[in-house]
Amino acid sequence: MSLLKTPQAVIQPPSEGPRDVASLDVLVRIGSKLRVDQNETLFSEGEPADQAYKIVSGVVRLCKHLPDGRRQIAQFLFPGDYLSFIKLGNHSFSAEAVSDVVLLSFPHIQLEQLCERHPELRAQLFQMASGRIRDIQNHLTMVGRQTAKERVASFLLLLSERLAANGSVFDVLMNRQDIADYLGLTMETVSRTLSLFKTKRIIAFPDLHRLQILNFDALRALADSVE
Amino acid sequence: MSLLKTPQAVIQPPSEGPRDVASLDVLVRIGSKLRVDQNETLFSEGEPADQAYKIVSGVVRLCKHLPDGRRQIAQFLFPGDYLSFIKLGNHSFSAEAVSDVVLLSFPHIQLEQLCERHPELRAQLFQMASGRIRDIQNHLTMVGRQTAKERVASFLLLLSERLAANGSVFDVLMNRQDIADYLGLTMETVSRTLSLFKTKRIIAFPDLHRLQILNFDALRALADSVE
DNA sequence: CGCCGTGTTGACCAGTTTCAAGATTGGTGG
DNA sequence: CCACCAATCTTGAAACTGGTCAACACGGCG
Repeated sequence: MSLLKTPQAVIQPPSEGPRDVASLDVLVRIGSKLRVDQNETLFSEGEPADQAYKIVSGVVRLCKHLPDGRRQIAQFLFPGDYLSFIKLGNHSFSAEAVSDVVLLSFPHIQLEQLCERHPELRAQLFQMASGRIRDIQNHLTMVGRQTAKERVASFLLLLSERLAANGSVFDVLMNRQDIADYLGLTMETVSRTLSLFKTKRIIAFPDLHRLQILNFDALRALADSVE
Repeated sequence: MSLLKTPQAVIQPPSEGPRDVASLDVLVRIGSKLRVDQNETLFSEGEPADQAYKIVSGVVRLCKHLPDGRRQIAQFLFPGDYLSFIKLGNHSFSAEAVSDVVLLSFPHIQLEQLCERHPELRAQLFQMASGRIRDIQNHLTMVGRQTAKERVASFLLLLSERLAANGSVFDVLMNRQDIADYLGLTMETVSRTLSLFKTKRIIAFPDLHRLQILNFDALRALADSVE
């Protein structure tokens, strides 16, 4: 069997994608504001989906729950991200508030009407869906084929790309269990791995819930499994 | 932390989705036939994407290769499936022939033109993308949170849904390494698990490469982790 | 017939999980 | 403002699933 290697095939950071595309912003005007408290559920898997959302502030997790309590988080959503912008049937996952969250919601019906009037809007949604497929395939590869250290390193780089506007410091709003369920690990393994990175001077915790990356190169080396 | 359980949240089989939608069939007429030999590459990650494909016969794997040879298969594609129907930029994964494959290809440009003339076509592509997101999130949950037995059981059920037209017998065209890379396991673990299922009379091998499911209930119980 | 690619099986090993005990933090009320 | 309590996080030790390495079996094909 030929395991054809491609040279640059490494897990990429998520697509920056069109999160704030001009024409999508028309939605913002018709949206109604909505608050969800920390750990409350925005919607559950299986429920009919008729609203799309845009996150104004806070963090949302999209997850699947197995009957025995196991959980897989498919995505963390941050301010500016759109959510549930496709599904016309039922939700295929639950959306829960990692922190207190504010979002805008607009009915799918209106979204559909807008798409018919503005064909380029549908193309943009298409691009978003496409970027989402790319991202989740990278996520799948991480969970399926990378070690615990590699996964945690990838996750930290992902957070820094999304959250560390200027420097290398950012708030980690999700708890250890959330991170574990995103990475397909246990809370304990996440905690141990972060401790390891701390003793290696790769990261530091200026405050609790606030993380600073001290050595990007080390993290990238770990995440790309070049170690 | 509240681990809100939803009662019916189990890994579903992949969406049967609109694989053979009427309006997509106009594509078939403009497509040109293409053959790819077993284990040859249709396209590699990073290459510019300008063609869409529909599989006529054979099986294709979509995968990501890590620099050190590790590989994650994100999807197996079967006759009737569409492939690379979105991307306008570069491919975010490689497509390789699991068996000898025949497919139809058509330029994205034509696809785009068609979409502009037939808006409902874009909606259909949208539905396909949406179904793909659902499927891959289930895949992610399987890889991230299910045990080896559960994953193999899920995989067999998936194959039977796609391939066992009438009964419970179907050909397994992919080899053990392919299956392992789809499930995030090793070849050996896949082999051992299949052997276990065989001794438990859950499956049988009428011929090599041909598999029969003897006890669907047992498989479903395993796959849903109700065991 | 014999080789080679693929699959199976065994023995051992390692990374991750599990289970459990502490430590730290944040929140609440005195 | 501090004390106390609950929740979260960290750390340790043991267990276990799945991985690694290696030998062998099977089947297809020259």
